[in-house]
Amino acid sequence: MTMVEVAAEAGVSPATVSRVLSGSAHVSDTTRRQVYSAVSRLGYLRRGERPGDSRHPPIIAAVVCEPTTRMFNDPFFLRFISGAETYLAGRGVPLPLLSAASPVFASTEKHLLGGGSDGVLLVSVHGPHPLALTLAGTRLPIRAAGRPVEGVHMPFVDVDNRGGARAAVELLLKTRKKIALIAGPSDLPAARDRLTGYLDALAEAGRPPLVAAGDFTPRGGKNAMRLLLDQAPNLDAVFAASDPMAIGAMMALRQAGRRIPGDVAIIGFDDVTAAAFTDPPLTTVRQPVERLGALAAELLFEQVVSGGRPAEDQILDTELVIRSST
Amino acid sequence: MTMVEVAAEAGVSPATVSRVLSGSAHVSDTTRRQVYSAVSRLGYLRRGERPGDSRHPPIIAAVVCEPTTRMFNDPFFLRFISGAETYLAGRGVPLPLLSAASPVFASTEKHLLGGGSDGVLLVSVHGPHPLALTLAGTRLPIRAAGRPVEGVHMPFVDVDNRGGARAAVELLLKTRKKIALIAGPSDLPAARDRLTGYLDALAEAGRPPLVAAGDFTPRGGKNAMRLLLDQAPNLDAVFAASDPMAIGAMMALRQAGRRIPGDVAIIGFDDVTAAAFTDPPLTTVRQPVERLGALAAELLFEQVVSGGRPAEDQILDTELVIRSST
DNA sequence: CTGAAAGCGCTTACAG
DNA sequence: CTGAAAGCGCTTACAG
Repeated sequence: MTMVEVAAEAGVSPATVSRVLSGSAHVSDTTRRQVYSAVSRLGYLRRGERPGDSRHPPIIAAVVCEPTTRMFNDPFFLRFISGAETYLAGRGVPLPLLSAASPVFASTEKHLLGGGSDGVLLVSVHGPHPLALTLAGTRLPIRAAGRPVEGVHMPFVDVDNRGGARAAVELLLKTRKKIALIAGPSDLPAARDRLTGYLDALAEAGRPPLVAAGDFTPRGGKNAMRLLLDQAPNLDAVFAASDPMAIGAMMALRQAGRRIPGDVAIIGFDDVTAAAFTDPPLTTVRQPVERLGALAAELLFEQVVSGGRPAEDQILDTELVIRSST
Repeated sequence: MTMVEVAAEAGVSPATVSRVLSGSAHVSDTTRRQVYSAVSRLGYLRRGERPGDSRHPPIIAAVVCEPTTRMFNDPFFLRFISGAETYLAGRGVPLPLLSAASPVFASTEKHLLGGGSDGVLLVSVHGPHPLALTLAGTRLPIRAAGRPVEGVHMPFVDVDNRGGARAAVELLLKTRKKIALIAGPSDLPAARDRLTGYLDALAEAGRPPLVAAGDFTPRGGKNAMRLLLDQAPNLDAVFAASDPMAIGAMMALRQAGRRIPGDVAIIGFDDVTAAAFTDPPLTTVRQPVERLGALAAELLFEQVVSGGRPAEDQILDTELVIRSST
């Protein structure tokens, strides 16, 4: 694929294509549009802009589909990126971090499509994000952190959210009668998997489910817990699909005069730093997020340097961390 | 500067230089070392790898000289980067974020020196960071966030830490007798400037200084406050060189039975989110960090596209936010 | 493993 | 503003 072909497709001379793409001289609006249209139809990139083109080592970009603000406030990103960064650093590969949130979306997309990186680690695909859809239709190697939402198809790595939730609920089933769930946002695959794990365990034990909706925040967990106590005052255990929600739920339980774990046992999910410092310390499901980041980086890196097909999706096990809230 | 010159310098053929730099064929160890040595002596980059070389728009990288962990936990970075990102997004320029902390230092440096970006926004130059020194000796346009430590010379933008501190202390001088300072780490230019501003104001009013050392954390502020109360039980005002230290100091004051602002008035620095929610709400010095980020991005961008000399250093004013702790 | 030479892809003075 | 053609910088069969 050369400029000559693009010129033919656009019906202009190679010189004109060169001028448009390098911005070295004025070209009329009409002609410029013809050239850009031919370029995007053919997917043409200039020599030196082609991914993997004479770039040793390659560049792998981490793209976060979240406003920068949120990205900085969620420990998942930090841990995932650290893991990936550390793996890649050992191979001399830098990991530039790019946001694909609304104000910078266009420039990030153009940068990636213009050959700015040889592979993309896609973090946090909430909903069918337009960038995820664009990249999925490209030859650029890509790996998602966490199973993408339905309708978006790309290789991913994930933790076993379903199995982790199931193990947590099975622990509660050993000593408790009525076990409620505080669920996460239903548009997040991770939240849905944790719900499924809860339902799995209850179904196998022949118990009826009892679910309230949360939003992964402490406030949401607190409200959900109040609702559950109204609905089923006799409940004696709660599984919260995230630690922040568990922390909110503990506040609601305390305000309602229930002792933890005497009256109500509670388990969270994530093992955030704060989970070890709640009163009582929170039993929770730990995700190996750094290992997940390193694994994603490894699979993507192998694909980039080999130029081959992506490896299979991989799922890492979670670990139940038993503290004093159960 | 072409491959022919590099070949002459290295005493090999242009073909061999090409093979080394593209990694397209095996070259003997001796020869390869000769080539690399000539390349670095001449500062040679291949066509397409040269910064600003036919890259429309250019790439500007934000480089943070901190472990990723700390970078994610300091609101200054977030606000600075958001400001820069928003400015650049309007011009179609992406802002990849790179860490220059220890595990990834080498790969980031190589990436930048190898033409990975056309300009660098250097955030948080604590001490004479090796990357800052390397980049300062390069033709790559660069702009530091905050005045660099002594011994590192590069264009920067900063807020008027000295003037902000001075204004805060002058407010206290209107109604208070004995005003103490809880200082920040003395290796940080910002902390030193705030100390200077405090000393300026006291000297002009003919009052003796009273200083305890802190480390910008709440714990450090608390310890410093206790020390100050021991040393000078009659103090009636404190200026803390950061809000987190002010928050720690407020805890110490409360534990010592002092009312705020009745017995002791207190002012912080930064206007972090929490400052509006302390009891009583904290008077503090607000830094225009987003504007600072946008300004740094603007100055750097102009330099990159013009190819000229860097613009003058710029200092933005701070703003005293008066709440109920004074 | 290396060089001389042909060639490829892109850029750019030149002409209109 | 655009094309034909010369030329530049790099790469790569080919020969040894």
